[in-house]
Amino acid sequence: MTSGAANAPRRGRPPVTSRAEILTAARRLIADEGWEKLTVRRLARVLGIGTTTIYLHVRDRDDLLIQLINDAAGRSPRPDLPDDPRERVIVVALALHDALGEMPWAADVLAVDGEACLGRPGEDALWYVDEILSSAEEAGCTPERSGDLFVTLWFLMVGELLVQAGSARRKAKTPALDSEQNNALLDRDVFEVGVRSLVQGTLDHTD
Amino acid sequence: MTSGAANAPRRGRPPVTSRAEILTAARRLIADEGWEKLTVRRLARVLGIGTTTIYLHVRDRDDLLIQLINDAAGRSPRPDLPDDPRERVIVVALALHDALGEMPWAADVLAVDGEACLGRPGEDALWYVDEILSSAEEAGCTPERSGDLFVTLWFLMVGELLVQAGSARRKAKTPALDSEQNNALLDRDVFEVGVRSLVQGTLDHTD
DNA sequence: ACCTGAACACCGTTCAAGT
DNA sequence: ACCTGAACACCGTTCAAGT
Repeated sequence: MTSGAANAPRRGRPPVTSRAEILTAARRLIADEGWEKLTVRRLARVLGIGTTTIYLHVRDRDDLLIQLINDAAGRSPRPDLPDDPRERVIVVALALHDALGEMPWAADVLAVDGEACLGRPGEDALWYVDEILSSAEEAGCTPERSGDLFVTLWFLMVGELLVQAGSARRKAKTPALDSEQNNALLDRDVFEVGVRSLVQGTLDHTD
Repeated sequence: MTSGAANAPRRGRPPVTSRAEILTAARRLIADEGWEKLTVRRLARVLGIGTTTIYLHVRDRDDLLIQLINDAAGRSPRPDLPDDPRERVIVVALALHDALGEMPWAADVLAVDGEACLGRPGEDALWYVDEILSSAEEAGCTPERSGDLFVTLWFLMVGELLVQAGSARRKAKTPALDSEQNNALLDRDVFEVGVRSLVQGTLDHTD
């Protein structure tokens, strides 16, 4: 068992780690020490492997972050979808926000490579995009207007996540400035208010 | 003239640079080589001074970026304001976007320290905030709703700027992928559509 | 009174060499 | 077949020393 494989005839040194182990360790590292501590070197140190071994499983640092986000989007549960298409747009937008909100640093990566995370077929997170677009059309949008709505919702979400990440970072530096968690809740509420206004303003539009 | 001052009796070595020179050099550096090349060390090298001299005029790197943004907001011309308060909200939001859009990397800083750039009295950019809030109230919003609208507009703008910065960076890496400038125009248009929908959805709301 | 080099504690990434 | 140390080319920031 230690050196012979039962099924596939493997040769040479066995791998010392795997993509899954790297992603898990990265999640731990972020949870334990904060997002800014996630560096390739630190991650390797935490895993007890050589720095350069990371590069056997990940193209570069950005690739690591993209895989992490995709992982989170796939892991996040799909919400129950209401029948009303208008409400469906809102529910899906909030679900996407929640899925990515656990990693507020995601905004940086999403901005750089939004398509890499959501736009490509075969990715875990694609259903969010499809559902928003098709629901908006079912609610009476032209395809073009649906696209505009999606992009605007996307901007709104990226902005909210970025600001959230910023205030979290600031709070980490200057502790005990205000209350603790209710700020995140407030942000979530303002986001929902914004999403609702935007959907209303888009769908009630007549020209 | 070279060593004696006419007015205030100065002593010791004359300053080798100034805050204004540093900001100008930083703008040049960004224009010439791109935002990611703006480092404290490079900036000093460009100015032909010691790296550490920068720190006599700027608290740290973030402070440099904040000063740069404030500078840009102050330098940007104020638009003509229409009488209709609803349209005024839109015009000011677009003006703020344009003022910051010349430095799309601003989003990162704005998220970290939005208050430092806009929220504090005495800053050049404060009028944007005041004008949006008071116009929204004049258009019939409660103060609370005006605040929500402003925050949502802020998210929308930060998100749009961040995505714009990301696609600009990506285009710099992979040149000649599509057309050149019309993408920015398209983004501007989508932003305006979003702003209009948001304002409409907020102001037409009745509850 | 003002400026600076050297140093500290880090980064991401590559590549020849080791097991 | 898989892993790695050393090296390269950088960062931001501090502080004792220089002019």
